[in-house]
Amino acid sequence: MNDKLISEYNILEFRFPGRRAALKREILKQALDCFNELGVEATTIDTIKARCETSVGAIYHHFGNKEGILSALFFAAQDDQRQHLEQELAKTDSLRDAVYSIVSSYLDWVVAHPSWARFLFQARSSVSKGPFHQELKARNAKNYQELKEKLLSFEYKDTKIVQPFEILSSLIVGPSENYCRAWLAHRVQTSPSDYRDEFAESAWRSLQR
Amino acid sequence: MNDKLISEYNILEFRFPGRRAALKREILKQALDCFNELGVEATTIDTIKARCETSVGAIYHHFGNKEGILSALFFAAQDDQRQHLEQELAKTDSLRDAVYSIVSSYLDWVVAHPSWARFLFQARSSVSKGPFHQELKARNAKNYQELKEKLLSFEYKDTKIVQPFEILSSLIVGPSENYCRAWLAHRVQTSPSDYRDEFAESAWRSLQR
DNA sequence: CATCTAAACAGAATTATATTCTGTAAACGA
DNA sequence: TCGTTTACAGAATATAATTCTGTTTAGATG
Repeated sequence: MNDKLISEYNILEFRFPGRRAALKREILKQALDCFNELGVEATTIDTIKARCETSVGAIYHHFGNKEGILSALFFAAQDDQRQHLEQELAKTDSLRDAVYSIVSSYLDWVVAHPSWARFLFQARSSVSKGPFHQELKARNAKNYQELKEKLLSFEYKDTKIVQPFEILSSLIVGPSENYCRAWLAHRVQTSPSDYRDEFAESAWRSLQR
Repeated sequence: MNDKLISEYNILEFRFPGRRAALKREILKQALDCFNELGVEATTIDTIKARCETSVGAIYHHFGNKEGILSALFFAAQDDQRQHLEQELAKTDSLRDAVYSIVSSYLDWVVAHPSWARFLFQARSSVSKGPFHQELKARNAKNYQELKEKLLSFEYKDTKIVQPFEILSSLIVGPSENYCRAWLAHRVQTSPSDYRDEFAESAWRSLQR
């Protein structure tokens, strides 16, 4: 349990390194927990301040406003998840492998970082409004484009993709995402990674006509 | 466009009927639009008040607090969606038909009620914390149970379900849900109902081993 | 119809929360 | 060592949610 938590906060160590960012990391860490435990609206700046034993001044110095904390966390999580995906995807050289690797890396990341995953789900709609929606839009577009190129590159040396491309990513990660939501909300107990093969196989089958 | 909007607000006419509930409906209607346009946090009671030309007293009289508006909208939408599903599901008498009907009724409902669908997605996490989380939990459990019984009833007279039941609903609606999110966020343009057959077929295929 | 009661509404007052502002201390580079 | 930027503290302010008190209206009852 403790090991898991330490590993969860590595995302912060990596993205906000150094001694001078220590309080910054601490604020993000406590904010993440508050957002998950109490919900975004219910956690006040005062709550975070109290947990970090710091001041409002420090918080606003580092993040500008509440939305700033939210998006810092959001983009850190999204980047980490994306990085993990790209690592796995780089190893593949067939469409089937790619599908497996997309599904697996997604499930594994969620299981390894449940707090971050939960937060990603609940914060997305806030970030997609708010002052960082352009940034989010740009990132999404870039990620989508890269994935598209990777997948289409297999069309010619491998199995032909038989579904309209628009719905492809929905078919591949939709079920996994849906199940992870349920797991993170404690509506189901079995770990998503226990169903790695089922989800990967099903995704692959769903692409065929 | 206007027809569509009128039809969207039928959900309110049906669930809060009568002349005395007129303001109640109006508040919910304006709140729904505000939440979708500005986001839940960014819409203030004052904004809603102004759009309805009413008073804070009236709003708090009808809903208690902001969360009350949120959950009234949420449960109205969820009930309507569920009712639509049950209508369609009742007509089926094979597992394959059931899968088709679940996917189709979902896609059609979202396309017919985009504002409500968008709201459902963004409000769920708020409601699942907050004072109505028990109510939500109970409804989810009931819905899950009913769907489970319906689907399992086919196991004996029809195709055998070959996946663990826990992941079944994720396999069936996961891709459709994922695509609808993208559509409601304007990340894709093609109407979900245009892909009805693709999603239904894929879901069915994904269940086989 | 007169009266009574509960629900529907209005708006001022209060409370909670986010944000700004002004000042101080620590780090860091020249 | 000096100057400058960054980090932090906390009081003051602004904004928004909620409460409270009073008034009006609709519907029931005799």
